[in-house]
Amino acid sequence: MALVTLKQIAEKLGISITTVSKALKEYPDVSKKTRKLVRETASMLNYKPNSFAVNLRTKESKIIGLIIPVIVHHFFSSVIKGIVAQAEKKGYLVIILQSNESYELEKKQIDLLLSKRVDGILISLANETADFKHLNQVISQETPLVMFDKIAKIVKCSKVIIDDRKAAYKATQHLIDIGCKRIAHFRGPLLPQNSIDRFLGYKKALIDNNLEYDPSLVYICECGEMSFEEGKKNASQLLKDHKDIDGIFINTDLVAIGAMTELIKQGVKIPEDISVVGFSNWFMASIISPSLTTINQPGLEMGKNSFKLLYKEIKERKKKKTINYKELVLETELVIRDSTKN
Amino acid sequence: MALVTLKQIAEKLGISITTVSKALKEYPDVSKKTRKLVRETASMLNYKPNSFAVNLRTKESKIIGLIIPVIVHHFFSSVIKGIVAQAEKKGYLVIILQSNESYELEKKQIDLLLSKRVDGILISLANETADFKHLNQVISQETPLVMFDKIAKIVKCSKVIIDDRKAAYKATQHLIDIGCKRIAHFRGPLLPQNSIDRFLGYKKALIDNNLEYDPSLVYICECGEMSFEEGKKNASQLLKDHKDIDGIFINTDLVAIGAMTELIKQGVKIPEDISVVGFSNWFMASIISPSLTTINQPGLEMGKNSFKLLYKEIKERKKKKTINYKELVLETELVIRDSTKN
DNA sequence: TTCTAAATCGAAAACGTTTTCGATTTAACG
DNA sequence: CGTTAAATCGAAAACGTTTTCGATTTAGAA
Repeated sequence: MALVTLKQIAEKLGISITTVSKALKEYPDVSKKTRKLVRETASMLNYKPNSFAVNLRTKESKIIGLIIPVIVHHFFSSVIKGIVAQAEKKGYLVIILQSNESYELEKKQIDLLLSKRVDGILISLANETADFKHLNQVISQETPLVMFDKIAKIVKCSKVIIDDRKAAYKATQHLIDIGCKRIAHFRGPLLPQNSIDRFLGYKKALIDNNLEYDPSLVYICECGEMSFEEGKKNASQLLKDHKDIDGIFINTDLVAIGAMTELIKQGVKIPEDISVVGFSNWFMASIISPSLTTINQPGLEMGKNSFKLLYKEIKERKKKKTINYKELVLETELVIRDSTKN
Repeated sequence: MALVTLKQIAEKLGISITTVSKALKEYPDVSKKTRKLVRETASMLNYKPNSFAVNLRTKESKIIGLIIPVIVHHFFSSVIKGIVAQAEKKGYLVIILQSNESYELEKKQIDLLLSKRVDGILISLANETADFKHLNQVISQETPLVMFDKIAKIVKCSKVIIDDRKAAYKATQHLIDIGCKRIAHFRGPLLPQNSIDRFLGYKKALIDNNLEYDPSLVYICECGEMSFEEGKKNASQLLKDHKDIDGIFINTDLVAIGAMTELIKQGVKIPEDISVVGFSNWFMASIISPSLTTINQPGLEMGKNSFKLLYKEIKERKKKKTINYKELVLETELVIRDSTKN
């Protein structure tokens, strides 16, 4: 029952551990005959190399860490899937941690992963995170690091993102194109870069089209959680504050769906009275009614590419090459549905 | 930059490696004075024990493996969240793998996890899986194993499930209670136990209420994927086959939502003409219109409890106790919404 | 046959930790 | 001061692998 070791194979064949090890790795300095013999008895005894020993000797674990703000989330679970699939192809396993949008947890988890000596770390930042010492620590320990989606521009590492500003601009421009004149924006929390960028894209589209930018039309998510309830709350407030709104660009599909629910409940017709555009293209957006116009955010692709960049850095570091960080910007597209038909 | 080892601390203080190690673990046979000294210099030098060496020595990795059929899935991502959170509390990390409902992949992934020498494995079976040698291999290697949701009854290990039969019975009974006489069932694929059990619950409810059980009203998911499209396809076929249907119990919310979409498109009124009950209580079910009556399946709880059972077995094995497997059945509840109002 | 080169093997160190057990020092007491 | 017990320490083995480098064997050529 106890697991087989090189030593046992060696004893069984009356040869040295060294030779067994080399035979299994097809070293040219062990004869074809013994190589074959060793291979056969190894598989007969169902030998599996002891990862712990291999790790210690080779100083690598073939495991990477992934820190993500939330797991139960259409976009992020797609990212996870992309990362796990791509990693498996290259022989890497993925440890997943959820930061719960908390900076403190994120810090602890980075520490945990470093102490486990993972071969690399993938991270999408918590909304709270405004200080980056923990990330710089990763870099200074020469552990490969790649950030995706919710990134910090200042941190020197590879990144995979979308152009949030451009996408938000596209979304807002679409509202303008179909005739909206007074467009509100439900934005995300203050800190995260993508929340800021989406807001800036919205603002720029207004200005470029000679529409007034009115700060009172921008609703910030104060609770930090982009929920269905948040959308209902904001929509309700918006109807009280402004009677003349004819379009809303909303930071996240889930919030947009909450907003639409509240608007409809209060008798607003979508898209006749108010057009709504979301962001992310959750599956849900396609099946509610009215179906939601939104920006497609390629989660799977983002996951795959993030791992690829990390893998590249792992390889480069092993070869002691100088590594140059890449910033990959993935394409987004506007998916037009019933919430903005004119 | 190179990482600090016990040896370096020992040399710096002019004491032995042994003492340093023991001091950091608060052994009583090293004086309080040296203990303090060691602790201080260790934290000063930012010492982190080398996991690889610790693993090799202690023969445990503090990592568990999780194999799941799909990641992008409301129920399963909730389970993941539950497991990861609970594991973290006990100092364990979680490696996640997606079997993609494939038996071959599942086998490979079990092998991978065993060769990584994880301290335990959590698994929800692929739909395809009908042979359990790979699982019995886990057990015979004395690696703790817990199955959840999609389980195999024959395999001797702890399990966390819901009573699918009872839940399906409840769902069907509800349809009967509101007056349905001809109730169809969209079931899952042939193999998985929960697909079978939900079907049996449906059938038993009919019989107990003196309603005819008509096999032609049961639609099997042949493609093996419980998708939105599957629901549309089945609903369309159902309308062709049977004109007198007044209720449908559907294996999964996603399929139910697809079915409702198709029904509405074809002019059927829900719930006036046909009442629909889903299964799982995805978030989506609460926000579509009409909102979907469904069975709440506690994903988070299932995840937490699965880890707890695994943890229990890990502890028991370490103490060489005899382990007795548990089968935990979690409660479900019927959530009544607009798709079945009478 | 003898010498040289190539082919084949194995001893040993190393990775960094944990833990056993024996050695040494200190304290306590008669 | 001598004896004993308690307190404190460290040498060494062990976990299982990888890899260097030297040793031995074999084959080939002269």
